[in-house]
Amino acid sequence: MLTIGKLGEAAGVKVPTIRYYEQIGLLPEPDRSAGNQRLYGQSALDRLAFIRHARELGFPLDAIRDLLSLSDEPDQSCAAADVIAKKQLTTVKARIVRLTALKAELERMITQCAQGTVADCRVIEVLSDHSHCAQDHRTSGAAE
Amino acid sequence: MLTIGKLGEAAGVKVPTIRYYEQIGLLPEPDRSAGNQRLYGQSALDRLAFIRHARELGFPLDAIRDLLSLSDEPDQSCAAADVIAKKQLTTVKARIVRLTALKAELERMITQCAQGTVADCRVIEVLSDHSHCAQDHRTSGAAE
DNA sequence: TCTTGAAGCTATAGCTACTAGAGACCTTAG
DNA sequence: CTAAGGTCTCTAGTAGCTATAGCTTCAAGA
Ligand SMILES: [Zn+2]
Ligand SMILES: [Zn+2]
Ligand SMILES: [Zn+2]
Ligand SMILES: [Zn+2]
Repeated sequence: MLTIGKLGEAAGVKVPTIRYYEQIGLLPEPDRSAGNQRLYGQSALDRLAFIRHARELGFPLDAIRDLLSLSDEPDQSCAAADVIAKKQLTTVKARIVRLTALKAELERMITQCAQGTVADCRVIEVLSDHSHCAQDHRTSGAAE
Repeated sequence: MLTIGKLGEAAGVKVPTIRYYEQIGLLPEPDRSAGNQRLYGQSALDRLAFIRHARELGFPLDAIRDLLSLSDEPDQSCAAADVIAKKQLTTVKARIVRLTALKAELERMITQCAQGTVADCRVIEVLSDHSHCAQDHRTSGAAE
């Protein structure tokens, strides 16, 4: 049996985060010691490692919640899981597209600046007016 | 003089967002009409457009605050503004690198899935264990 | 056995950048 | 003059944690 500190160490998750996951129902309430401290077994470690890895891959907690309940029913079709993963891939791709456009604009404004006064600064100038931009980088749905 | 609604329309910013910017001191408190409604002039519109454009380029509000106060002193050197822009570029580049790694892993797990049951689902399997991943996509500082 | 320090407990507040609602008030067109 | 729509303040909620305060429990050394 693991204390919360050991569990966090084993899974690479901070202790307050574990308590937070429990609070929002992502981890089940564990047994407690006589002194009211949480005690975890292997299944909690597996579940937490799953959550952590999915978070590292950018899945939101809601999606992880769905993936976890799917993985609790091994005989079901995995179509739903694949849909979630594909949706996440779409999100990631959209972000890359957007960030790549931002990168280009930032590079442009930085290289164009002649390092003079603020009055002549290309960075300030471009920020003041989008028509100085080469691309249309404006937001379209996906959170930055 | 513009009401808050007209200002928002002109700058492409929602009304509650304008009030929020005022609340956190990013926009100055405007004059009010006899009936206590906010009234804005051209300078508020310029400032708000600047903020909006910088947000679209991913700058955090703190950085925008600094950029705004720099742009209020046109005779100063623009070095500080360029530093902020370069820092933002670094952030954007780091995010692209990370998201590109995530994209590769997501694509891998999706294409490897044979569309069977959850027990055999490659998506679930990979999420359960990072050693199935080809790359080290783990977080290293920058917020996803 | 006593003690001390680390680790655990709950509860609350804070972070970013907004967004949504409630309930009241102002403005303006017809 | 009325009705509709814009605006007012205030509060709370979103995601995913992180930090603090003030307390209790546990494990190891003297
Ligand atoms: Zn410059
Ligand atoms: Zn632009
Ligand atoms: Zn599958
Ligand atoms: Zn991995």
